[in-house]
Amino acid sequence: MGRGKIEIKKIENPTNRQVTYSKRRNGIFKKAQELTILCDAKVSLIMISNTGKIHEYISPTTTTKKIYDQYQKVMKIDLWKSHYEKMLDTLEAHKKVNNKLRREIRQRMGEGLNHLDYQELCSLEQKMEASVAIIREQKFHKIKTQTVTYRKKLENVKQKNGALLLGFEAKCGDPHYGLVESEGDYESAAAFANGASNLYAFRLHSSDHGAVYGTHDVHFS
Amino acid sequence: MGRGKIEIKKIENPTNRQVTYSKRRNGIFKKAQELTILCDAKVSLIMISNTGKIHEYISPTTTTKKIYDQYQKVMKIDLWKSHYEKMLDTLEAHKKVNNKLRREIRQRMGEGLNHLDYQELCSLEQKMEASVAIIREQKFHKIKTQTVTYRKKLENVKQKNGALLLGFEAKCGDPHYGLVESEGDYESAAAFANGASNLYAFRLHSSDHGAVYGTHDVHFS
DNA sequence: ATCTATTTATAACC
DNA sequence: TGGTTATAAATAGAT
Repeated sequence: MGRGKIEIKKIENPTNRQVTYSKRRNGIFKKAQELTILCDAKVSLIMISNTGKIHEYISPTTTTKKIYDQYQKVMKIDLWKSHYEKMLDTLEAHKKVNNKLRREIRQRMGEGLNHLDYQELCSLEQKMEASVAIIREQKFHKIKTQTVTYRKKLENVKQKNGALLLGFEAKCGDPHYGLVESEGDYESAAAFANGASNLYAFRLHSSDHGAVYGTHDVHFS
Repeated sequence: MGRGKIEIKKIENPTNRQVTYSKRRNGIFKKAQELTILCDAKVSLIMISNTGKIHEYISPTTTTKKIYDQYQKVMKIDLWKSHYEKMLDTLEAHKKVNNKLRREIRQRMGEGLNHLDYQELCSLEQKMEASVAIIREQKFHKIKTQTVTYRKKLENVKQKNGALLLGFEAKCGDPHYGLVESEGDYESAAAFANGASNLYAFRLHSSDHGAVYGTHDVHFS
């Protein structure tokens, strides 16, 4: 509908394509708005140009989120299926592993042993004994190293004490002795995760109809 | 553009409104499809009539989900949050619990004990000893009951043997003796979880352009 | 759903 | 982008 008929195929001239996009986009916006009013309908219209700009129309009586929630209610299955079901599977797998681990722990705590036979109980007891042995060893190791550490510290302090006493006696009357304490380190960390918002949005409310054209001229990659 | 000019305001006659909705809706679909092809754009168009019917157009090179993902990236709103992120949260929670359980098990097996202090090791050892005690008790209980069971079985078999010998001697020559074994029970369980899908969706692919009109005539409350 | 007089959108141009 | 205009397309009202 213009000076000449055009074939419906991609416009190769970029300037021309951009002009046509802009004009037709406005045409569709207008029609969407008219439909909203004439037929009391709700419309969500999102357009992304080949340069990545987003333009949207949303009927003034609703919001994009509302429309989408309604849409989801009906379409959910189709939209989410792959993602959703994968996630459900993962979730289920985790739950199973979780329960398995719980069962193992309970067994190792002495619960839920009824359905284990004699052999299994023997095996479990052995494993547990081995574990206890390791823990006991760790415990002894700990107490030993701790004792050694304390003894060393004690000797160290004793030595220092002696040295201080000697020094004190030698330098008695001299005011220039002192203790220098090392100062703590201060670190200042400032993290700025600053992405300049690339969103410039404006809305035009037509005064007589209350319809809304929302235009978001934003490039994104 | 018709036999007469119309004012852009709600059409009060319901039949008329429905007809206009249908005609104009197709008009917008066509324009959306043309825009997609002519300008290499991506369009998501969702319309909900005042009777609650959903109709949508989506450019064939994309999906409604993709469009809305891009949309929300730019708008920074949470169209999916309710569904998706809740699920992610659940998943994360499960993973955490999972790891916690794993850690506990490893400790009870004698691994990853390095960061436990002496007190904690003592406590762990005690708990383990208690558990081992329970397991050992269970083991003894099992072996005891097992022994008793075997002894009883043995006595039972001996008795039967004796009885059979007696009967055999008494009825020697009579061919009508025999053993009757009890038959096992068979159970058959069939579970059908059958929910009729209330979604009827169809898609019309226009042969010459590859564009798609997706129409989902579904009522929802 | 189909027809058609008329309105509306827009292609080509500036 | 914004405006003009000849023409194609959409559609209101009727069937």
